[in-house]
Amino acid sequence: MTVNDAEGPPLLPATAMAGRDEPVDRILATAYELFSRRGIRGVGVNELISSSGVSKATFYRHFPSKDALVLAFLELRDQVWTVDLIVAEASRRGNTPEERLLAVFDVFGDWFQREDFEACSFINVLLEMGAGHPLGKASIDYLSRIRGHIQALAEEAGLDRPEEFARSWHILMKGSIISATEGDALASKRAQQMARWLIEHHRGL
Amino acid sequence: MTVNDAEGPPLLPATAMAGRDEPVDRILATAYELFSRRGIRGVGVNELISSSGVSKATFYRHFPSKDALVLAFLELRDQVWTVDLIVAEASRRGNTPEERLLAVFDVFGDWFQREDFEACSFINVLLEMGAGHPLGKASIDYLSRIRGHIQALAEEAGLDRPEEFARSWHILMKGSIISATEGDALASKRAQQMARWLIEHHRGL
DNA sequence: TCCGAGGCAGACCGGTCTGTACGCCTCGGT
DNA sequence: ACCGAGGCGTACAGACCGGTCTGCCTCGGA
Repeated sequence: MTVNDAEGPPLLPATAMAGRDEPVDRILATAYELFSRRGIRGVGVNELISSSGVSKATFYRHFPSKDALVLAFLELRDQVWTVDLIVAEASRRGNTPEERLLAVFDVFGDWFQREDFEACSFINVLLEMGAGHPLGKASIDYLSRIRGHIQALAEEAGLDRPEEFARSWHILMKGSIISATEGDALASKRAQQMARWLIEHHRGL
Repeated sequence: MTVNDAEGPPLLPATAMAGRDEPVDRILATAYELFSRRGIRGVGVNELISSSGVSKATFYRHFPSKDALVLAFLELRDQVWTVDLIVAEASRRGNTPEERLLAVFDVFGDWFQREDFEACSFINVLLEMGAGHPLGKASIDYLSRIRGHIQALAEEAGLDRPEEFARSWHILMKGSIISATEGDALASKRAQQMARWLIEHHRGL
C-alpha cells in the first residue's frame, strides 16, 4: 500500500523514486507535480524550492537553470507518463498488437476521468513556449517518441505504411486529449472508433 | 490593394477595422497580432501600449484589466479566424455541405503552410490558463462555437447524429493543428482522409 | 578531532509584471 | 473664450521573476 493507488496506475510510481530522499529527487518530484498541473511559466523557482523543502543554493547546484529542470521534468514525464502509464498499460491490456493499439484509447478513457487530469505536458509546453524555443523543440522530440511507440506496434501488427499510420494515429491521440480538456469525457471513445477505421484501411488487404 | 493580401485570406481583414483609427481599435489590432503569436502571458501590457501607440491611462480607460482585453481578443479571433478565415472560406470552396466540410481541411492545409502559422488561439489560451480560469472557460465556449458550425454543416448534409459527428470531427481538427505545430505539413491531408471515413459512417445508409 | 562537502535559510540584485496616478496637451462644443 | 473629455508620456507602487551570494549547521571520513 503506497501512495496514490486508489484509481488506476499512479502518476508518480513509487518504483521511480522509491526510497530516495535526496534533494534532487524531491526537486524532481515537486517539479513533476507542479509543472504537469500548472505549466512552466505558472510555477516559479521560489515555489519549487519551498514546496520541495530545498534551499535555493541546493537547487542551483543540481540544476544550472530553471530550463534545465524543465528538461529533466520532460524526460521524467516521458518515462512516467508515456512509457509506464500509457504504453505499458496498453500493452498489458491487449493480447495482440492491434488490441494493444486500440487499448491506448481505453487507457485514455480512464486517464480522462481522473479528477487530476492534466492533459499532455509535451503539448502544453510546446504551445506555451513555442516550437522555436529549446523547450518546445524538446517537447516535439518527446512527442515523436510517442509516435515511435505507435509505429512499433503498427509494424508488429503488420500494418501498411506504419510511419504514416502512426502520424494519423497521433492526430487522434492529441485531438482527443484537447477534447477531454474541454470536458468531453467520451472523447476517447470517439477517437477509438476512428482509430478502428484507420487500422482497417492500413491492413494489408 | 490593402495589407497582407499576398497569400490567402488575410489574418486581419481590412473590413473588420477599415478606416477606424481610434485608440481602442489600435489596441485590439495590436492585441490580435501579439496574443495570437506569442500567447497571453508572453505579451505584457507595456508592450501592448507601446506597440499600439497608446498611453497606459487610455488603455485602462477602455479595458479595465488585461484579462478584459484578452476576452475582447478572443471574440475578435472568433470573427476573424473561425468565421471569416475557416468557415466562410471552406463554404466558398465547396458546393455541397459534404464538400464544404471536407474543404475545412483544405483551408487548414493552406493555413498550416503560412510562415506565420500560429496554431489555434482558443486551444493555446485554454492550455495556458487552464480549464478553470475565466479565460480558459471562454476559450472552451469559442471552441464549442466552432463545433456548432461543423454540426450545422452536418445537419445540412443530412448526416446521422450531427452532434456526435461534430465532436469527432473536431478531434480531427484539433489533432491536426497540434501536428502542424510540430512540423507535420501533411497533417491536414491525414485528418481529411479520416474525416472522409467519418462522413461515410454517418451517412444514412 | 578535525575538516570539508553539502544542505538550509534568507538577503539581495536587476528586471518585469499589472495596475494607478499625475501633469501636460489638444481638441470640440457652447 | 473657455472648459472639460480624452489622449499622451511617464513615474511609481507592489508583487514576483530567475539567479547570485553569504552565513550557519550537520554529518561523514581521515
